Amino acid sequence: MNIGELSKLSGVSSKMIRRYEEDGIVSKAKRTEAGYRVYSEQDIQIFKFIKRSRELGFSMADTKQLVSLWRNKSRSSSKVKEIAKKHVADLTAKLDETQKMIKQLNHLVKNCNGNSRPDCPIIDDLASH
Amino acid sequence: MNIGELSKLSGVSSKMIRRYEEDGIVSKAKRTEAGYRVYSEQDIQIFKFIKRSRELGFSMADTKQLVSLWRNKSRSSSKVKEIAKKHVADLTAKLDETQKMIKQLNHLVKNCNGNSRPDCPIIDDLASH
DNA sequence: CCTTGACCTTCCCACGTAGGGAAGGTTTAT
DNA sequence: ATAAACCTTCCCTACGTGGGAAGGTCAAGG
Repeated sequence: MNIGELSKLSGVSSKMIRRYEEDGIVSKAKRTEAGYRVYSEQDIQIFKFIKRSRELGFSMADTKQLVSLWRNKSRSSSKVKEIAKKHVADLTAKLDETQKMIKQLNHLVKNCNGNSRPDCPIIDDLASH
Repeated sequence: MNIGELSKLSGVSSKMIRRYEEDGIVSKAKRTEAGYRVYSEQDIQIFKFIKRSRELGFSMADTKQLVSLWRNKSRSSSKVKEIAKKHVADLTAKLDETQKMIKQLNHLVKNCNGNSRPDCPIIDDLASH
């Protein structure tokens, strides 16, 4: 199967399939004599795995490690758990910051008339902090 | 005042002060004969404004508009409110996504023993989705 | 006067993730 | 034979920020 079909079947764009190969997240694909990448059914699973990992917000680097751990049948689950826990912590920190921003902005928006006059607590906040 | 002092007083790095100028968020600074940028007390307020806008997560483009609205004494507050509301909506969408990711990951982490054996629901989830 | 060190300038490069598109080669179907 | 659909590599774009090189300028002290 060519890269286009793999892309359709895995849900990963051809661009990113090439990128993952370049970054060493997956091993280099075999090529036809003309240089076309050739894939097997197995590769669909690999790229679906990667897609799911990215959907859960894991970085490229984390994803690379997770793929490697997945392929290593004698892996320990502790390493996987460690990566996931660290990621949850990162996400939670980002969540808290976003929540703070939303809270502050909502307060400002609520107190802004949104009319044609220039008085605006949003601008005032930005100017006075 | 030179760019270094402005940076200290406003909390914006010299790099970014130049960047904001380049992007037209602030007007071009006057220069000494040697080409050094020269700033006044007023500029401290401008860059503090920008800093606060960025802290609240406004994009460069939004920040550019907000600075412009701030400087325009006959602005209407409705435009400002519109920008802020859009931004809150964007942040909220991101928040929801992050929350979903955390929820799913927490579930997986909880069910992972994290021992030296290879069975790991985190990996299983990635592989089966 | 000269050196030193701290400052400034512009320029290019990196990160991370993804896409756009150009220029060119291959395959398949009509 | 030719067109369409595919593939290849390469570079550029975005977002925001920082690193660092190469070189000019300024102020202090011997």
